[in-house]
Amino acid sequence: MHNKSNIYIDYSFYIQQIFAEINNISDDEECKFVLKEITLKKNDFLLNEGEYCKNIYYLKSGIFRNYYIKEGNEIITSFAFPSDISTILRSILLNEPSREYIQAVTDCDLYSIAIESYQKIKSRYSIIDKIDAKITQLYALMLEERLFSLKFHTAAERYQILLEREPLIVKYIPLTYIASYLGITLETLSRIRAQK
Amino acid sequence: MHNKSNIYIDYSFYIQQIFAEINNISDDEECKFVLKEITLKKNDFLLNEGEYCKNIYYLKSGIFRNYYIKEGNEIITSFAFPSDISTILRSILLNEPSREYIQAVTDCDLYSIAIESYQKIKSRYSIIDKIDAKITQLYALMLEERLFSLKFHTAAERYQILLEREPLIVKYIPLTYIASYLGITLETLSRIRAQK
DNA sequence: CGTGCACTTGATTGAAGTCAAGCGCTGTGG
DNA sequence: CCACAGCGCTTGACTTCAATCAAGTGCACG
Repeated sequence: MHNKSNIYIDYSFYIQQIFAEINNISDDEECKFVLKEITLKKNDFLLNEGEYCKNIYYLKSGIFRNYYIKEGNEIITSFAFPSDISTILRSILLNEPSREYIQAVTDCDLYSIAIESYQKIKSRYSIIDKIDAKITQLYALMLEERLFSLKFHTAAERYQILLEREPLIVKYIPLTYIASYLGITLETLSRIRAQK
Repeated sequence: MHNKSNIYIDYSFYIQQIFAEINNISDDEECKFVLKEITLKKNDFLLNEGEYCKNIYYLKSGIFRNYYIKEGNEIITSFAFPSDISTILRSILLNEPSREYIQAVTDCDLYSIAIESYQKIKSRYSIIDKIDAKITQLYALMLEERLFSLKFHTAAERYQILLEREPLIVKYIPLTYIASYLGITLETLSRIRAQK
């Protein structure tokens, strides 16, 4: 039905390497500030529209969603699942306020990586810099794959891919959210599900 | 009508830095193999579907397009304009054959950066590695912006953005290509243009 | 001069959106 | 304990807008 795609990338291998390196060099003061473990309740916000994104989030368990509001409607741009990374690149790289919200769809456990400290650490320890460069490459790959998929696959196919990625977890996402993510209406998605 | 967006990023600043660094260290044998200047005639191919992408292309003048074929139809995924970078990340990072063609839409002047040599150079000169990391970040940002734009803007708005980016150059692109890029039919694009 | 290509315009079709109602839970209060 | 309000999802009828099909125009080039 559809090509194998890299719309979803498991970053855990590289993230764990970075965490391990940070632990190794724990005599560096800055390391205390880099990593924070966070738990969120369903519907809690990680970031509001208009805020400056100061962190990269690495999701251990749960789901969050990115969305913006246009003409009063919530439009979901992406979900994050366990072992995904979520952040607002535009806000971080251009130092601009976010256009999007990041919100917990279910209860979540995650790591928050503070950009400012992280950047200091990276500049001091080139091994971390190297791993980080690899993660950025994979992140770019994932984005390119999503762009490709958006053109290549129909909404029905992309629903199928989503189901295959996280068959169990998707059950916890309201249909409205999934429809918004796919760019179709609730009703159309319901009809897609019906015919099978 | 639409938010300022970073769908198109000018990489020339960083690319020139990298070229300058490469010139500085020209005693390194590898440098000879990294950069190649290429000129293409309209409709020449830089990469065919099924080939392994071994280069990153930096466009000096002209336009090229990325497209794939689905059910006999050419579907354009992106254009590259002067100062753009074009490559097939998936092919490079995962060492897979390309699903896409890269083809010159007009006569083009470009630099071809040979990945293999480039990677060696990067590992030897950390300054180049640093600039490259920055380029990768910007590349990821650009992709994220395109994804956002695809949801946020209508086809008509995205046509407008394309026109604003390259008002002169877009004239050389057949309407069929632009329609394919926007994900609409030739006829619909013609009607969009008519009403104004 | 005529053939082909790029684009436009018009008429018809079809798929997804909209509007509206209904079903089956769950949870709360009389 | 039942009643019913609310939510998440489904289903149906109707509408809308882009795709499709089909001509037609203008221009470029041999």
